[in-house]
Amino acid sequence: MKIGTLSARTGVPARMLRYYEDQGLLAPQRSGNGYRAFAEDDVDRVTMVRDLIRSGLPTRLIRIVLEMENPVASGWTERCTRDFAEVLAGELEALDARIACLTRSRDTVRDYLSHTEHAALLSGSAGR
Amino acid sequence: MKIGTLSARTGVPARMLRYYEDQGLLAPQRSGNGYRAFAEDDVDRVTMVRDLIRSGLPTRLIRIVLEMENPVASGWTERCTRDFAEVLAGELEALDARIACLTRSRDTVRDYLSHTEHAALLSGSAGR
DNA sequence: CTTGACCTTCACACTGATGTCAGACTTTAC
DNA sequence: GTAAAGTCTGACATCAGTGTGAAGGTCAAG
Repeated sequence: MKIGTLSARTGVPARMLRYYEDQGLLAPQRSGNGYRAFAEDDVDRVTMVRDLIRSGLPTRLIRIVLEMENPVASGWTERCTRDFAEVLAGELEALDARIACLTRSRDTVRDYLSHTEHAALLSGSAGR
Repeated sequence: MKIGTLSARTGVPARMLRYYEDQGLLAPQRSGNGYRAFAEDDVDRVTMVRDLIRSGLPTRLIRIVLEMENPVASGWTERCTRDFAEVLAGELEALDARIACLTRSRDTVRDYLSHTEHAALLSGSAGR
């Protein structure tokens, strides 16, 4: 699919899709005319990237996470140096901290909202 | 406590503590000499703010979340307009998306790490 | 064949979170 | 009392993520 279609389907501006490619988060084919040709899977990939960026992960890290999703294909697992593993472990702790903090904030917002007269706006995500 | 102490205890640079104050996330007293005098509670508050910022929440939103933590004191609950409640509900969904996405990424990293020879680096946060 | 919609690359501007430095004042230590 | 360390304000720089627009190529509809 072309960039406009992917943009429409994900809500992510075409500008950003090019940026993601530039950062090595997407690697669309190119059709003869030079247009980017995205795969169906890129829809999910793009929304994931967008959410991760919104969550404060730098593209540098997102690239790593994406590559880790099929470690075999990218020839990982083998050469994972001690240093790199330590970096990862550090990032892992940071991730946990963020998740905890975001969860707490979400609960705060939800609790607040549920105490107002607009509690009806609470959609799903009810109980955790 | 003075800014240097708070900085040391939270790991947040003094520069950022001043920035937080500027953004209305902290409101330290001032002692006679003009120095900021932070309260003990600010230690937790600051680490929370730092984590939320790292999680991509703009200070504008963090201010709201903080105020929501004691809605009565800030005289909320009463005048929570429909429009504002809708904004909140939207942010709530965005929060859920981020939490889901971060959780998934954390699991990816952890699974990966646990398959390497450096699995020992995995500290707590084990099961969930 | 022309028009309009969509694509390409490139560049500049903006914003929010940070780092850093300068100049002035306060406090602490010797 | 003097020197060092800490604090104040304020300005400027940087970096990542985004928005926006220019100049030109591609393609489908009329």
